[in-house]
Amino acid sequence: MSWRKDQGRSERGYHHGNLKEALLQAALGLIAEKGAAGFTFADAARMAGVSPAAPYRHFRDRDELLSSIAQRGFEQFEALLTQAWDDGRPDTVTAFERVGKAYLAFARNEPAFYSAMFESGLPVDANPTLMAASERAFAIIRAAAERLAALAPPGMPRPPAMMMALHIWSMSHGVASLFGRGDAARRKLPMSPEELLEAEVLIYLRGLGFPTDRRSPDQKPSGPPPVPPAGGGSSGPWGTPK
Amino acid sequence: MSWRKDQGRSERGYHHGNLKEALLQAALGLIAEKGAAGFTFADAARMAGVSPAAPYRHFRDRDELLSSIAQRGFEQFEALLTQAWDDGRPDTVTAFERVGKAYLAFARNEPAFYSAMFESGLPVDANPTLMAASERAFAIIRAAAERLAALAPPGMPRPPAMMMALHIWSMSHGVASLFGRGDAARRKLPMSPEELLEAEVLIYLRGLGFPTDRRSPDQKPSGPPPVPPAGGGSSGPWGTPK
DNA sequence: AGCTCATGTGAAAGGCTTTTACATGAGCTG
DNA sequence: CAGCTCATGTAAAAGCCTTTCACATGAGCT
Repeated sequence: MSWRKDQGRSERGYHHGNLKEALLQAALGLIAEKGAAGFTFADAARMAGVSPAAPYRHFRDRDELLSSIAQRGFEQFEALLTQAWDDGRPDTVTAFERVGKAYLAFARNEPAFYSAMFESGLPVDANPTLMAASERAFAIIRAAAERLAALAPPGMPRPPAMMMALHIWSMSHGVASLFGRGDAARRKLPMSPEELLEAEVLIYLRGLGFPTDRRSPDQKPSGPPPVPPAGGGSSGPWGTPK
Repeated sequence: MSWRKDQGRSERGYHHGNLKEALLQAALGLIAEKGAAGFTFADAARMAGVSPAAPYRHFRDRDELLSSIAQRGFEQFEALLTQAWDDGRPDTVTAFERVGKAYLAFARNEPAFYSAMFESGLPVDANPTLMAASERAFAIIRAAAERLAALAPPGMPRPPAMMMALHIWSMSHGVASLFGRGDAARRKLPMSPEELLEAEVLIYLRGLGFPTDRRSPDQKPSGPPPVPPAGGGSSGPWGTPK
């Protein structure tokens, strides 16, 4: 370790040396464990080994700590989505689906961030910095939708990319919120959240006239709007029909 | 008024007479105003004009009050959805869309209930009564999906009703959570949440092969899977394309 | 009238948040 | 290296919340 005083717990002098970061980490753990509401400023201080007043040297109040976490969360979220999108490689639809999975993965793997970002009741739109971070994350989805919209079959009215992005966002968010978390509020599902979302998105894209039976190369189809063959192949958005 | 002691505020003897209800109402107001997290047991007591200890005669603790509200919320939610569904009248698709709108309306008009139900961090699945109420509400969506699935065009693999229900639920929930609340965490939208959701559902249904250009009578279409005319009429899921 | 039990009250213990005055010591200055 | 200064911690205290406990009231029944 490179830090002078091991942040963990060891003896430290009067000054912590890395308190701000230690508090963020502690809060992250506490939120993951007990929810954004259950998290306590005092607890974080205790965990970092400082007095209850110390955190006020680094955060105006409890809410500002929460905002910092949400901020960092949006940044990591953006990074994750960017990576998942991978500029649409190897093909737009595949990459698009990967973004959806990444959304779910984030909700599941980073419950503390997710809580702070979406469930803490923070007035996101009241904090410009936060708002901006949130919008940068959404911009990834937006960009992906843009690319997808450009592939829309020519025979049909072109869907507005912004609308598509909002639709995809709401699907992902809905699935993540309702079914994608650790244990709280979980309902029993006949399929995994990932499968559920994938099917949902595929059906939606098909509704827009996209060919979704199997990954297709990124070139505009020339024929009329593709509709799945009436014969009912097993390649649809859901498993083998019962 | 039929109550002996006006619940409102007037002089009351040692006993309140209707404290449990008064507390629920007070809590509802407080939650609507300051969020589920900001709501305080003591505040509710104060608002009802009793000592801070009085509520404990009616609720084991703060969480039980919250659960009661969530419970009641699910019941009202179920009633609202039932009414919106209206057993599929006048036609399945119209009624289905009405259910989606009802979902959004509930989120907007009953923020306190919505908060308690979905954002309070309550372990819904830990409380059988709550869980049951939640499932009864979902059952409405499930039933509607069932009816819709039965109308699926014969030429295509029939979508599992449960899956459809989960999809619709997640769309509604996603839109409501992200865009449908009073002011917190609101993003700017190019359209109303209602329009957004309606378009989303229509596109989704079209992806399943349903005729959605305009309301159609509830009879299985006889021809091949209907696809919107390539001519791009103005009757699609989104307004006039730019 | 008298009893009894549900429903309220007051007080107190224990936490959390936030502020304020004061303590430390890390890092710069000369 | 001595000294200064300012960021970073601490202790203490005020104020609010939650929860519990012993005790008070009075509504409803006998």
